[in-house]
Amino acid sequence: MAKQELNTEEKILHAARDVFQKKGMTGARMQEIADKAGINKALLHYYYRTKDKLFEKVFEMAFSLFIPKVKEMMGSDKPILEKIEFFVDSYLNLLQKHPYIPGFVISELNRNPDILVNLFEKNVRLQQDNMIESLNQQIQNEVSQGILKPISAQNLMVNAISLCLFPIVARPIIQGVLFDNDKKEYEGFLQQRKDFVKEYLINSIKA
Amino acid sequence: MAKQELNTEEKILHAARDVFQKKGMTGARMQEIADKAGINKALLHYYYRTKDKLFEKVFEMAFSLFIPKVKEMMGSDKPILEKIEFFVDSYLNLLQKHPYIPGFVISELNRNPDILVNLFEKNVRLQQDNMIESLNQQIQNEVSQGILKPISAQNLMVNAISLCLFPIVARPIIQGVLFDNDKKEYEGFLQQRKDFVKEYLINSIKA
DNA sequence: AATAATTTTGACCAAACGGTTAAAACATAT
DNA sequence: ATATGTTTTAACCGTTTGGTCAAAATTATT
Repeated sequence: MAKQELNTEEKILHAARDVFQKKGMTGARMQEIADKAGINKALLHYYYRTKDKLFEKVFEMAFSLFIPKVKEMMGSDKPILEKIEFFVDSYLNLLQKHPYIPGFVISELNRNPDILVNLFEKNVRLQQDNMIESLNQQIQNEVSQGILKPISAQNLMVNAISLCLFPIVARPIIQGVLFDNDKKEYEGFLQQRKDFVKEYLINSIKA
Repeated sequence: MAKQELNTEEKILHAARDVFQKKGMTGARMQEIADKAGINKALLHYYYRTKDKLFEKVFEMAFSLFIPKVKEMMGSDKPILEKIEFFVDSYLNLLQKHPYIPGFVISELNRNPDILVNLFEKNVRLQQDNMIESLNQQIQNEVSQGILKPISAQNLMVNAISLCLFPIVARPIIQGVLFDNDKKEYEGFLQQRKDFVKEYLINSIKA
């Protein structure tokens, strides 16, 4: 974890990410972020004027990390089944590296859905409409070719994302209820699920 | 919304539920709860000594609302495919009545997973171990009878719960990205998904 | 009607909070 | 060496926060 050669601005951002992700916007304390960054609290305000601005930055970083993969999947010209395979593989690997981000993003959006509005202009939208539409056309095309069972683009995407994300987001419940709070068992389950979800999704829509 | 004939204790609990679910434990303010309940702030501490105790009560109520259905499903002696049908139906209806609870529960567990530990003694556990084991036996039994495709009890349960809960929990993202923030379109999607998820789940494991 | 027990309130408190400010420390340019 | 601009700090401020307390209002008991 060599956080040595970071400049102050980056040290703050790292510390802020950690604290915000663990405690949420309302639970985080500027003092704790400053302590974790090893600096004076006033420096936080010197670089990022307010708590809200700092949070906004952290949230945007977290959110942006998980959107490109979705766009990447939809944008390619591979057949649907390959798109799914690619998406599940790369998404579950990304999740393994950053398991706390989806929960953080969902929690904060639940508290204040408006944070998305600004981000949309930068990250998604406009392109998105066409993408979903063209993805849907591709799907319906493969359906009529007898490659896929009938399904809408929205249902397929929500299925894929749900099966990937939910077991991570709901970790405490799943680990607690299904695996008697045994960390190793839960992690083994996740590992096993990598291949399972891929095959399950593909088999479920292959005609 | 006739909250007329409630006694003080219940009025507090209702107000606390609303505020905690919208703002979370750390974002909620005792003053706001008191205002919403139409009482003096000191009364909150008279009935529920601290903010933590009050929160604990609210969280337990929310959590308990979604566990019985799972136990009910696993406990019955119906064949798996009927269990799934029953579970998806009743779970999605329950969700439609209380759409904010799963997000609330998951958010708070993300912040502090330990709140579960105490609840386990009261709600789940002990029974649970046998239940999952016996559910798994039933599944493997039906698999060897050629009724179901091979699948573990854990994967099946996580699939079912993920497909039901995630679209609700991640509402802001899904409504925003997939439906251009159109509330009606999102709600229509959810409605359509009730039957879809049921059939999808069943078809995906039927041999 | 008087007394006791319970419920409700307004006023208050210490601690914690996000944020400010003036000065110190440091780096850079002349 | 000196002046100038940037980064960092300690001390401080007004507000908000969860929580307390003594007294008032209400209800129950005799």
